[in-house]
Amino acid sequence: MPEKGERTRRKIIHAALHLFSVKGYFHTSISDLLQATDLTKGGLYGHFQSKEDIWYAVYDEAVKIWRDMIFQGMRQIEDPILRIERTCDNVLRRYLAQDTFDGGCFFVNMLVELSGQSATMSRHILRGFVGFARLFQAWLVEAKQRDQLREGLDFREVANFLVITLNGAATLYTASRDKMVLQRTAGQIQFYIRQLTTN
Amino acid sequence: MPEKGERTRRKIIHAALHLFSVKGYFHTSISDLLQATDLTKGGLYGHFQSKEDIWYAVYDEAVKIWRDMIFQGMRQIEDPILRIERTCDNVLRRYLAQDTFDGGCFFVNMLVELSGQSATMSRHILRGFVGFARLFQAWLVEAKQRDQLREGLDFREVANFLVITLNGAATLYTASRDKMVLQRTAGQIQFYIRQLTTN
DNA sequence: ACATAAAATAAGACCGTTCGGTATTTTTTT
DNA sequence: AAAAAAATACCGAACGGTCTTATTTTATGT
Repeated sequence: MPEKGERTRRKIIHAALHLFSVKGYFHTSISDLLQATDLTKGGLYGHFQSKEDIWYAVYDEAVKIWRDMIFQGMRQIEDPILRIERTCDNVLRRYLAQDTFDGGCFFVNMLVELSGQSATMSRHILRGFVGFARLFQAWLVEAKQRDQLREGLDFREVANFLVITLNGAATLYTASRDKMVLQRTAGQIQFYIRQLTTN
Repeated sequence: MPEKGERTRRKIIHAALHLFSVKGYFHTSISDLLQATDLTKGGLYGHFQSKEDIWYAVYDEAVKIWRDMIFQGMRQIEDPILRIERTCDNVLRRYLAQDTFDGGCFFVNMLVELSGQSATMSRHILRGFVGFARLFQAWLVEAKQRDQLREGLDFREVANFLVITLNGAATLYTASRDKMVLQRTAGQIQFYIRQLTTN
């Protein structure tokens, strides 16, 4: 069983995750990767078949890290509305404000960059966002069953709106590096969510 | 007075505007531009000193087009809240839904792409967004003076939130090409704005 | 525990292509 | 004829990727 290989593979993925999120996918060259990993082309291409392959591995790793930051301790929260609030707060005040990936939100950055370039890759990211929205939607349904929400709400619309807002905040924070952007967004999201509830 | 020169200059700008917004700045090559304009390098570099110079000209043109779409007939609306609602609606249902630039929102796309690459260029775009937010803020102050808003609102926060939401919608629409994204966002923005008012 | 063969990993030279940009010459407007 | 615009050939550098060779880990037999 190889072990060294697994280590360098991880080293490549983490270096690429950092570079992709800071410089973008296309603007990160293979030689950037070589410099960051202290490898040569032979060493790198022994682990991955192509730059695109590296990206898919990086994406998976980014999702893992993101999930751990966002949903930490979420299971034990019974109130679904509180769960939504907490999750949004985690995205803004933890995942983004703590510069988990540098270069802002890996997913938003990649989505924009790849939208005009690779249909497959951007669809891959998009699926992730759709899944995130569906989670919010499920929580909203749960809240409705507990009579916590006002009448006439379109859950899908609300869930979509939350994801969109978080994405917008990520974009503006990345560009401005102004943490106030995140604070303000967190405040308004909370206000918005409160308007959805009955009390 | 040269005239032909002005015409080809405009041709270059419009071809570049289209290509930049669809393929991105870096992913649009000079030869892409040559192909789109039926020029050769000599012809093109006679009008602009560099690719970056083209970008600044394109940016100005994009702003003009955007402004015309967003603020059309806005002067004659007295109610500042209605003005805000209309503007957001114009961004979503006109500027974005009618695919003004193809490739989604030129400004958001550029902001994300250039954030990790060119500090000057991304600051340039950012200033535009800040100005947009300030306009909302001024309208909110106006609304407050007319006693249309509830107490305890942070206008800067609200203005920021609106801009962020529009940006997020642009991102997701560009990637998904699903017009429902715009519809839903428009619905929730309207809901949100209504919650800010007194009645 | 240790030598050794096999397998995994890395090195480094090389490929064709494309990149943004320049300099000079030719053509077309004024 | 003067000036503006466009064509053409060319530059060095960087791109992603391949291929062959060398080195280092790992598993195995004793």
